[in-house]
Amino acid sequence: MGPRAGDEERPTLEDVAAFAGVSRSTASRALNDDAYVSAAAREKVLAAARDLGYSPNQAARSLVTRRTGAVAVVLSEPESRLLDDPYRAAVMRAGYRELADVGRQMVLIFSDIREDLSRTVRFLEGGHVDGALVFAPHRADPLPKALRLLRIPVVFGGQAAGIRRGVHVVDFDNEGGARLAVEHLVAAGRRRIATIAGPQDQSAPIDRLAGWRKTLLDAGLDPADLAEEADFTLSGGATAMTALLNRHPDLDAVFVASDMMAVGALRSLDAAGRRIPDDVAVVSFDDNATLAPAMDPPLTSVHQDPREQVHAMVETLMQLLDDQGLKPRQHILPVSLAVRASS
Amino acid sequence: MGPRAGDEERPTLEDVAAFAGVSRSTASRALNDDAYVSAAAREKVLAAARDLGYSPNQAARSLVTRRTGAVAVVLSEPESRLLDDPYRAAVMRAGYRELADVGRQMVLIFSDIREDLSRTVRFLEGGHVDGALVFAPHRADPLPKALRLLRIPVVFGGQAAGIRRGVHVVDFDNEGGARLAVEHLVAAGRRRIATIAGPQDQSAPIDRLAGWRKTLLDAGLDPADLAEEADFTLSGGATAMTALLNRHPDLDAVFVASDMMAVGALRSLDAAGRRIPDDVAVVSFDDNATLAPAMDPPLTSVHQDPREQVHAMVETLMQLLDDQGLKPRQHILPVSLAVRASS
DNA sequence: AGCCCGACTGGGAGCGCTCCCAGGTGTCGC
DNA sequence: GCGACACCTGGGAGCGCTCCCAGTCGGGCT
Repeated sequence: MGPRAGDEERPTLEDVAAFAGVSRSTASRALNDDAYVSAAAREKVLAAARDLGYSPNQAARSLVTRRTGAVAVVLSEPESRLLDDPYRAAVMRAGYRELADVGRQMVLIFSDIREDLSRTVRFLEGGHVDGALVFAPHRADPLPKALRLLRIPVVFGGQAAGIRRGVHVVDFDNEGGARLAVEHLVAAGRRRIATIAGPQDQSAPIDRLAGWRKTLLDAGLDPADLAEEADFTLSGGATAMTALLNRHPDLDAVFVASDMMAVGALRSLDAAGRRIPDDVAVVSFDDNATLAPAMDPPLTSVHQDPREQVHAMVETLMQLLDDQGLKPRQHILPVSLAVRASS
Repeated sequence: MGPRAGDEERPTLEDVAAFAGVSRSTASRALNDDAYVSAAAREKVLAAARDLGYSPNQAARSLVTRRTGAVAVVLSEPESRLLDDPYRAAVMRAGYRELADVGRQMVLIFSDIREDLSRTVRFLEGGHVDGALVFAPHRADPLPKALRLLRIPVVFGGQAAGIRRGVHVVDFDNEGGARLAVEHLVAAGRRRIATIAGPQDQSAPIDRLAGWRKTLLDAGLDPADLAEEADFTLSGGATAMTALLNRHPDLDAVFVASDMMAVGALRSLDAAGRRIPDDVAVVSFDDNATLAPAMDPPLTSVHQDPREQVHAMVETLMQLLDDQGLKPRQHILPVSLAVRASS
């Protein structure tokens, strides 16, 4: 094929060394600021690298170090959800930032359920990345089980489908958050406290529903028939709220398992002529920074910070990277209640 | 440091070859389904690879092939914008899909303006990726200029800040889209057609504003004082709409430069007691799949498909990858008007 | 019979880097 | 005065792969 035009001969470490008048080893040491390089040599090498426009070949480097400097962030969720899920968007941002802070590059992977997961596994196996942060909220998702066999460290964000031991997990206290929300409503004198639950094929919504139920029972209230399941979307929330109002026109509060669904619930309540919080108090979950405070009225919401979760996950992964023997643990992050005008 | 626990000795090609009883070369040929391998040998190698759980070391491979199989998607935008910009979310999805379709891995890079762009450049230089798709809508963004010097092929999505030649660009026909929108309003008999423009430090909104202005002039209408600039957010759109209504209570149509701003405009119009489309017709831009049809009334919007744009960008990049000599060109994608009840 | 050519195989070289080891200096302590 | 030891340097080996080249073999042609 012959030498291509535009192939501009990338300088190698050897070139830099020759230009600086030192050996390859010394050049390498200078660039990786190793000890045992004289100031003069370091200076010359750095200047040479700058002049030649040198940048190290990562493939060569990681071939010998067995480190790529990259970490995968795997989002396993059906197409539709990701596009308008602000929490996932925040996770991507946070992942990028937190990994950059520890000098790692994020490689985003979308792994839909209906898709072949073998490609994802093959990629993670292929030595492209040093480790993976995995978000796979669906219980039926085969991904987590497949990833257990991986030769790279994996940290899960949220419970890993069906697997309770032997994996590293950083999750929020979903049940505790629901408890906070409901206790807040009980303390405010509410007695008919309904809930709009999220999809019950995912761990987080299951735990939130359980927290709602237990707290009601603890307070001597009856949860029977006061729960409606929806799909985390705005319209799903609206539909569920309407159904609840039809069944229980006397309800005086609702705990909604996500901000987005709460927006829908607000619309239904509004359409039904209910005043918030006078007639019906609303508390939601997520406390999305752009959504919750912007509503009318602003939403009281259980606060969970994606950045905090990702930070803990990165921290765990970094530990794993230099100590394979680390014991798997479930790291449960506390949540708090951001009280606003809706309750 | 000694051999680590859990270091499980990844099998190499050599191991597979030995296991299969052939040479390294033959094993390599079988796995890369090269010609000139006997069916028997291929069979044995494939079986061996399966049994040993072999997966090729990408670093070693790309060291010699000088290909990584990865492509960067660079999003250069301030933090806040990305979180709730549905168009960007769609771009990420589309990027992942389109690249996967050509057997490439997407590496997402967020490159904020205020951040050091040197890290981004260093990464792209470092041989981590074979090429880059860059979205840098801000005219003042220094990134595009920095990327020109890169030794890897780059394709821009939307006009590249200040650079008009020597770069590959895939853009939508923003001015043409605005023209479509305004002509539609004119044809419907509207005469006081205002606009809510996007930030005028970006190419796309500039072109949309220009299209609005020119079309009005062509129709013999006066654009003076009928434009208001906003920041692409919902609340920005609402504020701008209110300002326009105050200045021109008699306006009978508005062309809004994005769906999100149109949602805000709808609220302001509603609050001001204007009926849509009876009193004021609304046409927006983007035709976001989840937003535009879901509004009340559903929004007439200029349709642009992120997937189409990304597809064209990937196509161009692939051509670039096996033919460096390809002439830079501006690829302008047509847009259409999705007419709905708001106009 | 000789020969050529296509099908297939194995070994060597080398991609660009890091790490190890052998060596060369200078400084200190006994 | 000479080992001990820090500081610094250069060369060799080798990471795991692909590619090139020199082979071997068998069948069809002259």
